[in-house]
Amino acid sequence: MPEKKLTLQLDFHSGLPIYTQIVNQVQSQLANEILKPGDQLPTVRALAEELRINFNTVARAYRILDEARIISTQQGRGTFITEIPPPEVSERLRNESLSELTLRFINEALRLGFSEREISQMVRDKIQQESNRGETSRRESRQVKK
Amino acid sequence: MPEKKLTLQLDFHSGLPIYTQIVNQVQSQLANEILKPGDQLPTVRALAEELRINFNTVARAYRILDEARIISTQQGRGTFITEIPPPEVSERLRNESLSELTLRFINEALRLGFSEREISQMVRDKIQQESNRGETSRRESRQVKK
DNA sequence: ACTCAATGATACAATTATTACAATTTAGGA
DNA sequence: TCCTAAATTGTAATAATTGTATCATTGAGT
Repeated sequence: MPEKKLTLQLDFHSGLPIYTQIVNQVQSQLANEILKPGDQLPTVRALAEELRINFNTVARAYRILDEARIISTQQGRGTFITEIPPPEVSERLRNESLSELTLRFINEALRLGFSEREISQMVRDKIQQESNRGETSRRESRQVKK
Repeated sequence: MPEKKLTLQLDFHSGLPIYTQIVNQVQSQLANEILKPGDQLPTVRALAEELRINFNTVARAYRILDEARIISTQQGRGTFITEIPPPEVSERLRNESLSELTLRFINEALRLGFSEREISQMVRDKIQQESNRGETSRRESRQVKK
């Protein structure tokens, strides 16, 4: 089983360190279930080549995620999303305030050059779509089963 | 890929600040397609040595150009002429990007247990705050006059 | 003399580069 | 099957390069 693609969007202009961006986006994709427990991430060298950065920078991000028990780095094997995310991780994710989450989102969108009007409109659109989907069939599908 | 030569002609007696001259000439060379998107500029220290000036002065010029989105300065990596993708591709990528970003944000917020109404309201609030902040305290590059 | 923009000096943070190394997997051959 | 060598993976250490932040100095205009 090969590694996930792990499409990351780096913004070299954001002022946020690259390793921080990697950390944040892996966390985000885990929270959004784009990444799931057990998934294998790209090797430090592969991801580095993909992102055109030095593999030490990837290793740094992986090390931070590893210390946070979000991923498990195994020398000679690879890196994997932790099978059972420790309580404090999901707890932290849940306790992350909506305010902070929203600020991060808006700032990132602004950073990418979108206007406040565009952002507002897109949020309206997506919430509308989400709302419609919820009414029809997806109401209970958000909870993780098993 | 080494940096561009970037031959600049400074006039120390013109009364025009050095950093302004650098800003203007980079803009000019970009307009004349001597510089092209993606080109790497000399490092602040290399250009400073070449021009026999302090590297802070180059850094200041680069900062102004960076704020004007003309170049992208990246700590530890270098400075580059901003990439501007072809318009027809650009618009699609922009929309996909914002769409993806917004979807992630909304999904994460929903997952944390917030309602669509709360999310909408928070986005409105934060964009309003951001808008106010921009009007008051954002310093603009006064030296880039036309 | 005062003021303030321009410039200089210094310390700092992020990234890259290079190299070496240990653990693990993989591939082949005996 | 078992063993070994090579390849792959993450780890680590160090130095060098790059832009950033902050404060000090300078100098021309008033």
